[in-house]
Amino acid sequence: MAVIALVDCNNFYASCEKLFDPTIADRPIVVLSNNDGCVVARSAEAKALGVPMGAPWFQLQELAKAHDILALSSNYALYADMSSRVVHVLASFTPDMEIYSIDESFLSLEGLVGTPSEIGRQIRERVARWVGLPVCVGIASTKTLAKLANHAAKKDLAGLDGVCDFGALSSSALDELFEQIPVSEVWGVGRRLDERLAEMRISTVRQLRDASPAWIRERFSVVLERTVRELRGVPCLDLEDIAPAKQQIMASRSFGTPVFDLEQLSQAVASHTTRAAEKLRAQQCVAGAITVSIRSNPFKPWERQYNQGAVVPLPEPSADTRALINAALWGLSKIYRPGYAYKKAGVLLSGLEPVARRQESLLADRAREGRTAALMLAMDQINSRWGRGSLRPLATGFGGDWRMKRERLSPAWTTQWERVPLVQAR
DNA sequence: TCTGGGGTCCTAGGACCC
DNA sequence: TCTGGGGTCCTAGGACCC
Repeated sequence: MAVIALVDCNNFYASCEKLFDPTIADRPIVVLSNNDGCVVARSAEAKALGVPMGAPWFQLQELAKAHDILALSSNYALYADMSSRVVHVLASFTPDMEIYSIDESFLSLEGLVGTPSEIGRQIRERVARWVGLPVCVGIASTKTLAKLANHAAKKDLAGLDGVCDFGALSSSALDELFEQIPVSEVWGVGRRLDERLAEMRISTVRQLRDASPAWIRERFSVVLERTVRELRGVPCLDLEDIAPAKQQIMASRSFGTPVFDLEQLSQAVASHTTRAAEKLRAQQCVAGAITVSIRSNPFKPWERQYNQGAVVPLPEPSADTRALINAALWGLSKIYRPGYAYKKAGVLLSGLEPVARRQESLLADRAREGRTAALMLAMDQINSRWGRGSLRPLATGFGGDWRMKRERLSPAWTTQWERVPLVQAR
């Protein structure tokens, strides 16, 4: 039987911020989304104060003032770096792992020395010692159960001290535990499914696990059926140790302040296209089409609303930032309407295929393609060495209201030499 | 004043083909 | 007067995840 561990960092973004600033160790802190919009992470203290996940920060001013809550802009350079450090530590246990998100990884514990619980405790200790971040470990025979075990460990539902191995519990103990956990905690059950399940008197994990898979498939979907089977210990989801190439690549942002004119929208779209094209080349692919979209602010329904996108097929699949920008700006000119307060723009690359397997056009100009590839490579290398955006297309412009607000940003402690903390020993 | 961004999978329905 | 069935591909929309 498979033994799968899910390792999940506790309050990841908030923990990263606290790690480098001891003065806020015990303070309630929250990390905000782009443009300092809503709460995307909360420290334990902030959770205890009842700060809800996803709440707009401006609605929390009174609570924040009353309890001295510190809000920080999200510092993705820091989180990405800390994430890769955690992954390195986990890889010291086994190469058989799936990096599921910035703060979660699945590990196969099969064949490792020690009981699963012991290994779980070692993982916790090693990450704490080598990186400084707290993690919880959930262990079970399927991914869905491992996620649930992790939840149990986090909530400390059985005096577990951060590690929960379902395999070490008796079936009656598991039954009891599953009766306590609401079905909405199950991986794959979101708000809508939770509502529909409630109508059918399924509100606990135990009730979902004990429902008939065939009946669930009939009433819901094959997806939820798999969830039920996984809850019963039948693996339906594989550990994906090799990350599959993305099928689409998106780059979009809300604006710092509303934008009205085509010029600024064009800069934003060119900028997002540049970023998307970098990601495209990083996975060695070309795109067949680019979708450009713009929209006004749906949170202001009293203002005139506009939300439009355009798919622009490329004459031939490409990863050339210049060709992609041309296509995107052409699409933008087709959908742009004056008179609206635009709040967001984005691009989506689709029809991706590996460069190596690309359909050669009969009209292909090999020499020109070679020069393009060399130019893109040089640009990517310069930006990798000197920082994103050091060399970029003129179309992305300078400054502009559309750029995002990050007024509460912590320093890049680990990714800029001048910000690396100094430690003195005596 | 102020409400994130980037993905996946599945299903239904239409176009088209033989 | 009578007008099939099965398959593929594509797209849009809905659900989910972190």
